[in-house]
Amino acid sequence: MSDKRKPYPFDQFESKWQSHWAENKTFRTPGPGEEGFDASKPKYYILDMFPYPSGEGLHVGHPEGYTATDIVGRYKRMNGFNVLHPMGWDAFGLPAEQYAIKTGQHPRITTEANTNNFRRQLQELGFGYDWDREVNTTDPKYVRWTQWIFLQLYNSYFCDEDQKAKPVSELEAKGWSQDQIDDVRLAFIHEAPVNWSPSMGTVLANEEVQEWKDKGETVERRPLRQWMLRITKYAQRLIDELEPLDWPESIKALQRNWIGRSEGAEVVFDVEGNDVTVFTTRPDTLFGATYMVLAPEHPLVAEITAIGQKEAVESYVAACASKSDMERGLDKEKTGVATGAFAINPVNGEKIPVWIADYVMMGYGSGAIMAVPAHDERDFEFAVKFELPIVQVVQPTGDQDWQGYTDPGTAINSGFLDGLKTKDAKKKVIHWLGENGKGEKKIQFKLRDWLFSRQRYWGEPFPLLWDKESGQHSAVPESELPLLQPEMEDFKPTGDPRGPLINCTDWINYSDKLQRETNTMPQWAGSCWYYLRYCDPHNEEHFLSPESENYWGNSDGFVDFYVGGKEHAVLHLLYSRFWHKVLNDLGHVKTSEPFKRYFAPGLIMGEDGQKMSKSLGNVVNPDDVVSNYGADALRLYEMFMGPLDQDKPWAMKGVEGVHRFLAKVWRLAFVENQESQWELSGKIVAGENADLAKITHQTIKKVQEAIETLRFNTAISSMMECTNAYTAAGEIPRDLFLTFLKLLNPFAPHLSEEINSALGESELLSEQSWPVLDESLLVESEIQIIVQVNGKLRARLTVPADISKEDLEAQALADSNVTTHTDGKTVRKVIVIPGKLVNIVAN
RNA sequence: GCCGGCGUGGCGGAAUUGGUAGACGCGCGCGAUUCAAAAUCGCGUUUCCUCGGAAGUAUGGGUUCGAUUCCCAUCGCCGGUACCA
Repeated sequence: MSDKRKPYPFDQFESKWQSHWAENKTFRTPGPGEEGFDASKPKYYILDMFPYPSGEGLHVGHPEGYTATDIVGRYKRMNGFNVLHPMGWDAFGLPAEQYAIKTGQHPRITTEANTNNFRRQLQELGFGYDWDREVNTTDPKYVRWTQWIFLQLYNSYFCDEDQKAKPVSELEAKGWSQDQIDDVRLAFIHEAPVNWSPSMGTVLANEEVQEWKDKGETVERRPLRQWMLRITKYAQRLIDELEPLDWPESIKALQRNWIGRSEGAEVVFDVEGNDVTVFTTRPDTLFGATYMVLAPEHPLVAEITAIGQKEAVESYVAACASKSDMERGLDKEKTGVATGAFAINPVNGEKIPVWIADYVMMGYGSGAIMAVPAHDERDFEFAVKFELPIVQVVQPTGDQDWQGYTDPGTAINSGFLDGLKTKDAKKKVIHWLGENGKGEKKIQFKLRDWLFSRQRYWGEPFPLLWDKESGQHSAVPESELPLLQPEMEDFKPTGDPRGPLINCTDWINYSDKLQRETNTMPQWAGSCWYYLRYCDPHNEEHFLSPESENYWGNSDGFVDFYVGGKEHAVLHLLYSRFWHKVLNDLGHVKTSEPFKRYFAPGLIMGEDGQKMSKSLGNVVNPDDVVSNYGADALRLYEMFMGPLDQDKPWAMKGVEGVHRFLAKVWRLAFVENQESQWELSGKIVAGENADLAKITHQTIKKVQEAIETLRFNTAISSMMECTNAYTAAGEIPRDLFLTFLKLLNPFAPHLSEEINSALGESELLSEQSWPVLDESLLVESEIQIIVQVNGKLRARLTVPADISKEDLEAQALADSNVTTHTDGKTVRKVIVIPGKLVNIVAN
């Protein structure tokens, strides 16, 4: 658009209102103990996922969810709620560190510049945040409490009987040794093959691997000693407690899938004098186990391998070790080697060969399986290739081939299980295994413990110390928090898995005997609990005061409404739930779930229908849209594009459309004079207009229903209809127009406040209460009735609203448009739906 | 493969206890205004047609007086996950 005249002068008032809101702290929300706090008001905590303040600035995807929450927040405020709607910065992160390495600037400097830019952009969109509650994960005052929460985890263990975390001090009191306690802490050190990224010089959590690979980073498996969090202890609760939450079913499914619960049994096989446990979901097929497979990394492999197979086994193990996970996954062709050892099947005493093969993963179950080739696809494929016996033990229900049949059926060739349905056979064999000490029922999860340490500079250091002599670890005293990373010139990845801090000898050496842990926490640490800090952001005594916790939380999920991208379905959302449960178990919060209701906005695609990316050149910059069309137009367009949860392409023509609508509203109140000045139009008058009153109240109804159900696109279309009616009317009663401005206010706050104030109203719209719907205005005296013959529309009747069924039927049958289609036919049936239609069945 | 979601005009999309399919916006066409243009306002815009109608919500069936809506099957697209035993 050229910079000549604008259809309405948004550039002359948008920043004015933004300053007004900021200076008057219009959206300040006092909490318990603060001046102006009104405990009698119901609270509503509505939360956006806080952004990572990247150097690129805001993406048009950000204002999508942010506008939605802003609308709901402003609406709730106008409905008398004490609305907590904060914003902050997830500011630790690799890009800042990488940028710092490249430019030599400290990440704190770039992070500050980026957050300033983001804050400016958000303020220019007119969001009603309480900026007094802004948090920043890199702020030492915040880091202090992130580290404090980590120590809560470090100092806790999971009590299996009570299914909750408890302080390890209870174990100390029972006389447990330091080593025993270290084995059960929720934060523990563990040596295992982890995801190491040579290109980034750090390890990654399972959940993050794909994301970074997509960005072109390399990731490989490498055994390292790392800090882990024992999230697996919460697997069952993370599934169960998901159920009652008001989240999209698809996101719940994603989490359930990731946690991956399977019911089955553990069965113990004797392998050359060793007990080898396998996990199976089909214990009913135990009689059909014709061989066993161990993962190549299984600890028993070397010990049981027969002398003659030693060479073959060793070279196979070596080949697997050199393969990355990716190569292993790509290679679908089954490979494996016999160990020469045999296992004894506990149910029938049969000797079956033991193989190793890379289709069995060390990381799942026990890293060993019983192979039932007749009823498992993978085992079947393997058995065919290596000519191993295939024994049928399940009779299919239909006439399918039993080979490779994996569905439930009836047990055969299975001794004491013969004739039992799969379900009953499972129960019976599990019972038998229990009685004979050969196994038991077992629930297995795919979820792994959370790899929590990173080899980075720009993250929270672990507040932990190592004893140089004993190798024992211990916590830094709470009084020494926050523990900040030392100032360093060079924090390039060294390839040393201890991370860049290892080079800072002064910092590492805590005392003669003790030295600091040099790893740092992942970015997720800060985002795991930020929603709690918003409730009490300046507290120096507690991470969250009990009074604030008590006021802002709910009993069934802390935050009332959480909005943010579904890319965090198995990352942030899972981690937060885990931390929240630990804090709950330890008595720091009263809820066991952080987010009562959650909603994920859809992706905004480029104008070409593809995902926005620099390389495609289809990125839309919110700043450009704001300068060309205004903040209100951007807000309104993003809400008008379509259903909030749907992916949808950007269309600049659509922005122009809503911009025209806003200009239309503007021109109801203003008219442009000869000198191109906007002056009051005189169309807003004292008086009444029944038709406009009706459509205004219809609009109240539609808009409030639409906000409650997040259908903002239909809210906007109904306001457009109302505006069209106003435009056609010429003169508009002032009361109605002011009411309309209140409806528009959450969507287009600048324009609505400007008009409201220009009309001489002194009170801000956003501080007024929501209009009250007068249902009586919606009652129609005459209504239109549809008349169908055999389901086809034939006539429309205008009748009194209170017409009787009989009269309506008679009038419909007599209508000439109807009789043309009923003449010569017999009327078989007449369906009358009062107020809607009449359907005549005739043939 | 498995899990989840989605298929409606030229385009974004409306329409839910099953009851006028296509609201609203974009685009396009016509008209008003204008010296002219932009902007603005008004009218029209699913398709076909013999202008009376006929067909139509991915495809095929079913339930119903009546289906975009409910049920079954098929096809297509998107997201997640993947040798998880």
